[in-house]
Amino acid sequence: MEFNDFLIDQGQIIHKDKDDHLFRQGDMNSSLYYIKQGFLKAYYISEDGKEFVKSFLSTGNVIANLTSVHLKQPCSYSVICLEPATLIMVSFEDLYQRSLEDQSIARTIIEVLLKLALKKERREYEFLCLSAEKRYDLIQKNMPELLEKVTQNDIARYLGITPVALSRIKNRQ
Amino acid sequence: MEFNDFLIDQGQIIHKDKDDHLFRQGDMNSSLYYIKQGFLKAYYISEDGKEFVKSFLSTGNVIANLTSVHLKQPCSYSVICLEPATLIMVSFEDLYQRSLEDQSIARTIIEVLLKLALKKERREYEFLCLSAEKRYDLIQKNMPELLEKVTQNDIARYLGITPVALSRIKNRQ
DNA sequence: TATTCGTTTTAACCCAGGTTAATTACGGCC
DNA sequence: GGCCGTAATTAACCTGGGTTAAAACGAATA
Repeated sequence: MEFNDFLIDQGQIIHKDKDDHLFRQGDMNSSLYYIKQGFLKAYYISEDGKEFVKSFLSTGNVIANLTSVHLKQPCSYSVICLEPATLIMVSFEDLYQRSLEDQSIARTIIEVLLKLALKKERREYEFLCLSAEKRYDLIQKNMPELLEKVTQNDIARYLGITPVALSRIKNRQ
Repeated sequence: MEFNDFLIDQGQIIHKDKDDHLFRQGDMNSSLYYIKQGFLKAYYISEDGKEFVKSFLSTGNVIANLTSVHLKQPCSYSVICLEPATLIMVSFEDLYQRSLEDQSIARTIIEVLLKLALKKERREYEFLCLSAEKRYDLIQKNMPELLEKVTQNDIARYLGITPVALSRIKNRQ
């Protein structure tokens, strides 16, 4: 069985409004979500209430809080819809079990995880080796649509700096 | 077939001296390595010659340059042995192909990739949300052995700061 | 049109970390 | 022992980004 068939077969379609949460930091969540349509934001809130944007998620991608679905611990971050969204929700556990029997599904999971690992390695590289200004340059070069879609506040928090600092960076370019 | 059997069956044992490279940034490399014994460092060299430590790798773990083995591009970072090491080297492509037919191997690969994704997410969180000083605190708390094994220079470059800055952090604690 | 609320900019001041360079400490090794 | 190279510390100075607060700029709604 194909991954997509499994989603259609076992999954549940859910609709979310703008500003609705998929899950919240601190809660348990055992689902994997496929984004049929929408644009979402994954973010951390620190102990002193500051927000940091982990990633932006768009149509065609899947999202699951690994800490919760795999380690069975509370979600380490929240996910909120930046626009109305349609998703397919499945139990991660069910999908994982199915992958043990089904070649095609195992293959897709490996593919998804490889892609995720590469993306996270890329982001690790940017934080480790580049200045905030260089990281902003990369967004301008590689994801210009992002600058249209989200506020400068969210871009700043994605870069790991404050909105004030981002305004300064733009100013000196 | 189990993952370990595949390694023993298809793999090639290799010995490396201290300071030997497993692969170098810019080269192609199509292998996955299992660390039978040893302690290694993965690092980037920036355009202006500065070193940044991506990770430390110890006995029992596997290492493969995903950019090279999966995307078929030159290695994005180098790996060097900090002590003499014994490894098992296999073709990533062969392992990947085998996972398409073999349930058990697919399962192990998924397990390894999930663990990797969680590790990289954790590091992303630390860079995004924590100061260098907080990140150093976490090393002291969670990986105190590391402070014994590697130089302060390498710890600093792993934290994304200079050795001078790390010396100051230690000093003000 | 006026009001409101969130976003962005600007300014002033502070501090963590970068840079450079000199100094000290700690090994090997002859 | 003396020598050499690397690691670590210290100091002086610089800079990018944090913090706070005020102002400017929307877009949306009354």
